[in-house]
Amino acid sequence: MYGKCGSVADALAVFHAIEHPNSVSWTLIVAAFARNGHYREALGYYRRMVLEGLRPDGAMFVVAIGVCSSSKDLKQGQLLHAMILETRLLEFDIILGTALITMYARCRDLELARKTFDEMGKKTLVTWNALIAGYSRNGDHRGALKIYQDMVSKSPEGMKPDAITFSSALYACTVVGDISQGREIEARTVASGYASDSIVQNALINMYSKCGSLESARKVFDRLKNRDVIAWNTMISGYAKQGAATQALELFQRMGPNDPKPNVVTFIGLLTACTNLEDLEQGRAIHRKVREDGYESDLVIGNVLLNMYTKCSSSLEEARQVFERMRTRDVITWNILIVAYVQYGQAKDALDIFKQMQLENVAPNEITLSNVLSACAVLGAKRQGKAVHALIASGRCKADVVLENSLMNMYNRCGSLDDTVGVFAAIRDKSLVSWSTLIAAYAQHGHSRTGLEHFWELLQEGLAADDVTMVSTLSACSHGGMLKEGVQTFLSMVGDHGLAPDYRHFLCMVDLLSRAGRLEAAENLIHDMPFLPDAVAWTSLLSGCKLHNDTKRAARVADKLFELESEDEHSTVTLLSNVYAEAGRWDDVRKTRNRRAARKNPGCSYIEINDTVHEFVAGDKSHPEEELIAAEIKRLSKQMKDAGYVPDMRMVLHNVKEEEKEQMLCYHSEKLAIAYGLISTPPGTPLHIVKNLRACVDCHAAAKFISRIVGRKIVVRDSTRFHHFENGSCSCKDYW
DNA sequence: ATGAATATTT
Repeated sequence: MYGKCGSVADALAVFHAIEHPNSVSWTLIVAAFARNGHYREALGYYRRMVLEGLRPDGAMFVVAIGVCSSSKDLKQGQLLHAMILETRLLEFDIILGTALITMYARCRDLELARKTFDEMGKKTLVTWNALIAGYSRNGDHRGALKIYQDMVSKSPEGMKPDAITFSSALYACTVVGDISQGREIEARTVASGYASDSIVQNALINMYSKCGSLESARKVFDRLKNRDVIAWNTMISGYAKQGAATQALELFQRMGPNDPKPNVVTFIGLLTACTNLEDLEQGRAIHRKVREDGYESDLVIGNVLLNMYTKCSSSLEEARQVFERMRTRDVITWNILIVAYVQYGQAKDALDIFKQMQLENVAPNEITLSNVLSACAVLGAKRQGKAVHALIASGRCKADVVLENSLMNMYNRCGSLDDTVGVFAAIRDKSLVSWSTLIAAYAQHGHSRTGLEHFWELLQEGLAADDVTMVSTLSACSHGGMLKEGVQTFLSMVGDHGLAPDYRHFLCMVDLLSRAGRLEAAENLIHDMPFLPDAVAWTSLLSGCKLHNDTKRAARVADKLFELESEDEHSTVTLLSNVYAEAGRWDDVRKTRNRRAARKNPGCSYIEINDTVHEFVAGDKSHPEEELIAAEIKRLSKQMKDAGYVPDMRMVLHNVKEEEKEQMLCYHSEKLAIAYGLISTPPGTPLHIVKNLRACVDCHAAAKFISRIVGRKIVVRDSTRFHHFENGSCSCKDYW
């Protein structure tokens, strides 16, 4: 009684009061310890009995094996097994055999479980169930299904499955995705009288919805006489996740007073539905219900709410409120927030969140790190990226290919080809993304031929190219001016690789032809391709026209570009007014500037100093070290003018006085970032700057002068390429 | 002696 009521101390007192405990007394005290989780003590008393010369009987062995199951003590379990064989108990004790099977399965040794099963003479339904569950527990769901099939077809005993068998087998079907086997099992459950068993039928609903057949799931649901809350939840979250979110919300509306009360899991499903529908209003309504029912403090609810607000709202304000109100947070909480900031284009804030997460001692996982790495990539934050690399190398987070690809991407976008190649070389199972990143990295750093060679190498390794590989390879060809190879690669896409070119591939081809001076062909391709050209396509062609001095075509193309919205208005204005000016169309120059002045995205530049990314927006004087920056700019301007620099004021759009225009140029984000980098690092340190848009022409010219004056390398990554400034010149020619 | 479901991030 004491043992079963949870009072081990009382049980022990009684036990010790017994003068000559017999085998039943010993078994009861061992069971009392085991039942209450004291596995060491349980085995201790088992040993004491053996030491006192008493032989354990069948019941004692069952209890002792149970202890080994719970404490996952394989060694002790095997010892017991050997003793049982010695005592020849096994031949006639099915219960012992079954206990051993479960023990081996829980100790993750399926082979021994199977061996024990095979060596048993007689088997009961429970024995079969134990083996099926054992396979599923160890992740071998196909194996579990095989045993289920043997059981119903081949077992000499003619086993009839029960509810336990069915629910285990259905779960295995769910994981494997075997809907046809699931249907056979459904037929059998109905035929053998389990059509009203809630666990079995709920397992069926789950199986059907996870396997993608919501209609079949609904049929089972409708057939049920008594639907418990799990049936409702399974159906609702099935709808929510399988792209039928509207039906999830509709089903919820039909939960009446005679149905079970919705619980946490119900609300999780409903909020998932709102997230997938991007329905902020419904999401808020469910949020209110969650609060009324007192579930708001649940961790998972908090995470789902947070996720819903980041995906449905146009700002992060409500998400932030949910986050602040959460009492407990886990990795998932932080991941949702970090991903949100990266996707909202606030990579700097994402890194701050990551720092806060570390301060609060929440261990990041591979999802956290790959998102942090993409924030580092956006910002060119190599130091922090390297710190993440060190974290991965320390082995505290498992490194999968996805994470290693993120590392490659980070190093590449931070301008370090060597590190990118180094990470690639160390990847054990390289994926297509790894190869594509490698090809793109070589191309971006001026080794297009090497990039193309790696494309051939991956084909030789027997890998099948995909759309992303083709984009990398084609852009390598266009960057390297490899016209023939580019055209061949494009043709082989359809011919050899069976891939249909999408818009990105056509853009590469327009760029390839334009750079190579095949302007006629490029223009024809823009007209003939099965996609509507956007500003990017026309900009490629127009740059080609400028590069190859085709003024007439340039003017015609400019008129097309003039009509379109562009992501980077500032550089579009530069290009267009340049072209119009060369054609002497001064009215159009003015129109271009006036019409587009308002639509400009703010240009901003980043520089990482130590472990902090500093963000600079044109004209913004809010940096804490603003005065020092202004002084540095003043000092530099004077030295630059002495060296022959003339401010290029063509692109200053505002109607202001000349000297003010010059002031505005000085406060372009690139120059602010460079000035700050100069005053915050020791002389000679190379500077790495990232600009969100295309680098401004004047800043480009200024950077050349600065690199010579201060004797430093300056690397600027803008939206299209890397600029390496050194001793008065830049790696790129013909910059407009 | 066997099973115990439904839920969140990329």
